[in-house]
This record gives sequence, C-alpha cells and structure tokens, in this order.
Amino acid sequence: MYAKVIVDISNNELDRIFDYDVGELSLSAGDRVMVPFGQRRIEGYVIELNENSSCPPDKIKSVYSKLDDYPVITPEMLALMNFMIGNYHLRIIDVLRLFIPAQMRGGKVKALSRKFVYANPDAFGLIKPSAKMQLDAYNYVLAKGEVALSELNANCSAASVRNLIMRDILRVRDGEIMRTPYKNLEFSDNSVELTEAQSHAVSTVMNAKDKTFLLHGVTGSGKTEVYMHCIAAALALNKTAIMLVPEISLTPQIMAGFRARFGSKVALLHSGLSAGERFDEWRRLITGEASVAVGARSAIFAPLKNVGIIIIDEEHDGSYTSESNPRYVTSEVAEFRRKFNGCNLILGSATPSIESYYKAKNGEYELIELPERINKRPLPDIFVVNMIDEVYRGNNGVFSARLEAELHNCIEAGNQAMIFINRRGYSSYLMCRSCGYVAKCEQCDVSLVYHKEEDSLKCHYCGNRYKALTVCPNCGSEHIKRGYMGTETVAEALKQMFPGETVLRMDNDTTQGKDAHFEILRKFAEKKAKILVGTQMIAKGHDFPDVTLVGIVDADMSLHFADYRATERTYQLITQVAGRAGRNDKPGVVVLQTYSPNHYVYKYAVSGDYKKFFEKECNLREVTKFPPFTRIVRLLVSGENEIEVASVLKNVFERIKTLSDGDKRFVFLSYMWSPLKLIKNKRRAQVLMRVTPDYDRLPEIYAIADEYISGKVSIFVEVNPNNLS
DNA sequence: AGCACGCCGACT
DNA sequence: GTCGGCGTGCTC
Repeated sequence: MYAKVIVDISNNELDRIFDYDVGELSLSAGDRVMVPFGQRRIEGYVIELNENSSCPPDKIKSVYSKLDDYPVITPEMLALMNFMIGNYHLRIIDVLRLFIPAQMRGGKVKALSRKFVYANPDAFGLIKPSAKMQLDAYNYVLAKGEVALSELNANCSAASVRNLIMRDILRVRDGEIMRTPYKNLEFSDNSVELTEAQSHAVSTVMNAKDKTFLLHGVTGSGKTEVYMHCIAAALALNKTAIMLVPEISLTPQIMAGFRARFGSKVALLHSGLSAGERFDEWRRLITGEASVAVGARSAIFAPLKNVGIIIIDEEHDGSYTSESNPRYVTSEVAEFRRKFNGCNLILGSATPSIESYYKAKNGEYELIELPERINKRPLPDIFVVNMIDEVYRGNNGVFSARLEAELHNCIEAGNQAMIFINRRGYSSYLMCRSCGYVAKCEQCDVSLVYHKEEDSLKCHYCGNRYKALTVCPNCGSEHIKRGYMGTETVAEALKQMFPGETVLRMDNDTTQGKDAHFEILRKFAEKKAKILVGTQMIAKGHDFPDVTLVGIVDADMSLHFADYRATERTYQLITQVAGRAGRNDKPGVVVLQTYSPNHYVYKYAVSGDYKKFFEKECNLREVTKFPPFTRIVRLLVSGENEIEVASVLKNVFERIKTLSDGDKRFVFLSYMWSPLKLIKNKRRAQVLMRVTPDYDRLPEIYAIADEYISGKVSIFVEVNPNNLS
C-alpha cells in the first residue's frame, strides 16, 4: 500500500505527490505523517492511499510515523483542497496549511499535558488513622473525584501525596487541559424576542435547504439575533455551525454574546489568540467537543463535520478576500462547504457589496430584507459640509465650523463623540514647499509616511525607516511641509479645542499591543474620554450608547482612492460610521466633510437609500465594464532584473493576446509597469485583462504564467484584486 | 526549501 | 596540497 504524500515545503518543484510505502502503519487519508525526504525528515500529509505507484520501486521509502491520533484533514477538507487548487491555482501545501493551526506544524505547540490524580478504589483503608496529612490528601481527592497534581500539592502536604502515590493508594494519569480564550468573560443571557421581520427571516432560512441568502438588514435591524437563532436551530438538529465576522469586530463583547448563548460549544478562532489557545480551540472543533466556530476569515476552514449553517456577517467587508499568497474568496469557499454539507449559507450586511446584491437580484441568492431598525429608532441625520466653502471663508483647519459647533454641543451636553479619519500616521508625507520634492522609499518608490512619535519616515510597503527631513535633499530649502492629516493631527487639534478633555486615538499605531484594541474601546465605553479619534477600526460593531456625534473628517479620502470599488466602499463606510451615532434614546448627528459634496454617493448615503445607490452604481459598472459585469484578471510579473521582467512580461502578454484574439469574452487587455514599480528591490509589471463572467479559459492563462516562472522571475495571477498597486 | 555534489580561488 | 565559495540538481 502506498501513501500519496504532500510534503510540507512550499515550493513549485515540490507541489506534487510523493509516494511512500505505508509499511505496518495504519494510515488514512488526511493523516499528518513524518517522512524521509532526501537527507531530511519532514512532515507531510497523506491525501490518498493507493495500491499502485508510477514511481520506480527502488526510489520509494517508507513513512516514518503518524503524527496525530486522528486525520487532521477531514474528507470534506480534502475535497475542498481539490476545489481550491483548481480554482485559485494554489500550491497544494499552501491550501493544506490553511486548514490546520499554523503553530501545530513542526510540533511547535502541543497539548498542554498535566498530571491528574485519582483514588485507587481498592486501596481504601490502607492509610493509618494516625497519618492525618495523608488522610487529608486522600479525602481531598475523593471529594473532587479527580484533581490536578499541582492543585493537590498546593493544598495538601506534598510529601504525603508522594507517599500515597508510591504506595498506589493514589494514582496518576496524564491528561490534557485546554487553553480556552476569554474563559473569564461573564456570561449574560442576552436573548430577546424576535420582531416579526426577524422571525420571518429565521423561518425563511430554516425552511430552506441548500440555499444561499443575502440578508440585507439596515444598521440596527438585529441581524445578529437572526444569526443566533439560525445557529441554535442547527444545533438543535445535532448539526454544527460556522459564523464569520470581520477580524476587526471580533470584540470580547461579540464573543461574550456567543458564549452566553452557546456556552462551551463555541470555539473562537482569530489572530489575537496565542498559539496554544488557537490550537486548543481547533482541537475542540475537530474532536466534536465544540460545534460552533466563530472567527475571522480563516474560520471558514473550521474542521467541523455535518455543518448545518454557515454565516458570513458584514459580507461586503474587504477582509474576507485574502490579499496575498494563498488567495481565495471566502464566499466561494463557503459556497463549496454549503454544497458539500447540503446546508444554508447566509451573507449578511447593511450595505451589501454590489456584486452580492447583483447576484441576489439575479436569483443566484435569495434576498431577505430587514428594512427597519429595532424599536423603529430613526437613523441619524447626516450633514454634508462643503469644505471648499470653508476654505473660501478662510478656514484652513481640520474642522468645519459646523463640526466644531456640533463638537461643542456634544461635549457640553456630557455626551461622547467619535471622529473618523481613514489615514494612519501623523501625516502622509513630507514635501518641500520650494521645489515640490517628496521623500520616497529608495526601495519601493512610494511616498514615505511621517511618524511623529518616532520623528521618522516610514515606508508602509517594506517597513524601512528613514530620518525625518529637515533640509530638502533636492534644493536645500528648509521649507518642509507636512501633507495631509492623520489621526494624530486630528487628535491634537481636538486637544487644543478641548484642553481639559482626554482624547483617545485608535489606529494601526496605537493598537499594536496584544489587548491595546480592547483597552482603548474599554476606556471609551467607561466614559474615561469623551472623544475617540480613529480609522476604519472604530467604525465596526461597537455600541456606545452615549455617542451622539460622529464626524467624518475627510470622506473624499476613500472616494478618490484608485479602485473601482471606491464609491461602494465610501457608501459602506459612511453608513457604518453613521451607525455609531445615536443609539438608545439619544438622537445622533453625523457631520461629513467633503470637497465633492455633489457626488451621488453622498446623496444616497444621506438618505440611506441603498437600492437607488445600487441601481446607479450598477449601471455605471455595466457601462464602464467592471465587476460584476466583468472579472478583472491581473498577472503580476516581478523580479530583480528589470530587463528580464520586461521580457517575460512581453512574452506572457503576446501569448495571452493570441488566446484573446477573436474571443469576444475579452473586454480589455494591456500590459504595463505596476503603479508601484519597485517593491523590496523587485521590479513589478503586470498584464491586466478584463473578461466576461462566463470566461472559462483561466486555467490556460495560469498555465502560460507557470511556463514563464523561473528562479529570477515570479508571476502571481489574481482575479478581482483588491488593489492594483 | 535544503542538502549534496562539484568544480575553481586563497590559506593553515 | 585542502578549505570553502555558491551554481546545479534532486528529493518518493
């Protein structure tokens, strides 16, 4: 019998099956094994067992050992693996690595083992009545049934315990303990009665089978409650559930909500966990001890069997598409698992992505709507402030007169305000006012970002750090000016405006620590500060009842971002940020500052008319030939040698051109240097194409790319990339 | 990815 | 003479 093994080395040359003799081992598909490989021993995964091999018999070696008690890759995941390597053109091992906790590989984390003590029932009465300490220890164990040795030693005489163990009156066994994250969170049953719309949504889902739903519910319409009920329904049928949320909204509050409802059946999976915690949560899922997986993107690979419902909350969120290496589309993986398990899938959002809503309109998804907020609370008023007028009036500051006035009202009334800005660092760049010179990264050719706390310039693409400019290297002028504002500028302006107030700031820089995120939000929730300044990360899911004002300092930053989804993202952003204002009984106000007040996105975002916005945006996409009416395919060629990159680019382009000639499904095809031509010392160039959604010859494009990949030039093919830099 | 094998320059 | 540079090739 031969084991078809994928070795745990990510390399194109090794992206294939190696055959090993199974020997006396009892192996199954999905087992993690240790195998000899050249002069080395490495880990690998058995993906199939088979009687025949096309490899010369003298080359075949035997599997050394099996590494776990059970196959770590379930049959469903093996099927998913095949789906993913076919659809996303990934290395097999890169897919397998997604399926198991990273730290488990190479034996970096192990089960936490502890010695447990239990009483030998036959030894009763062997302790002399005079041995008081021994009796104490024995009774302690009897009272608990079983107790950790460390606990017993801490509470009783360790010498007596040792003696009893030696005489086999107490026995020791090796056991495992699980590191459960957030186990100290208080449970509070927060279940509430469903509104008519909510129960209609729940019953629609529960009465369906093998379907995908788009749950379009306005902010505050109680989507979470619908999810909870659907999960409970799946559990009642003895099935399991997967619930995805954007990484950023995996707050302790959300987790506490799930823990309260489903107790220890919930396993939490996200990047904030320690390696050990992650491993243990994963193990609780694969062993069936836990049956609800809640987590960020990668939780879609939760090793659950018999899945009864899959939920993707905030389905429009960008974090569901992985940017780099094993690139996959979470909703497509979810579709695969839905079909495999014959269960339902819910995509939920207040602001669905244009592509999802388009599918719902075409009947590919079934649309469920929750059009009203719970308790019919009105959405906050959004005021659009024209910043050109402000400049005209001589106001060059961060805040418009309107926002400043609202801030004063808010603070003086004892309420809280959130100020939103989507840029990090103190300012985006340093510029010479005399000659226009802008400091750029030597390696990456991008503007450097000035970080005030370190008084240094940083490259956001490679992380390189440079000394801040004081003199222009180009013209010698000392007239250096900081560019656009960031969270720090805004925070400082606020501190000047409200000298006595604490201003909290939350962005990439202030949330580096393990619990920094949580700490800032906790302070704000406890009203230790009246003003919170932050980037996108303050926009999601946090419910602060006393926030009555939300300021969007520069809405255009996302609107003018070079991406075809910029408008859609801006709509989502405004809706999400605005949703933070005016919870409970206090009415909310949103002030939105822009230099393009007449853009349609502001009109529809202000009125909250998603459908109209969708129509407009969708028409535009159709005319401009962007998704969902096309798929964008980007083939990125990179390498250190500019001439080689250029020549590969040209060759690949010519080959694709041949493929596209006469094919009407090709809407656009061109090649060029990438906007960021140089990153980490690599020249980058791209072939860009747009093809109709029914185009089915992508594998041929992948094959062409593979042909030209060498040690010197690498090629990365992306479908609908998130950015084109 | 690594590790061996192999064929050329400067050193105890 | 041989230690060691990293090019090339292979791993069931």
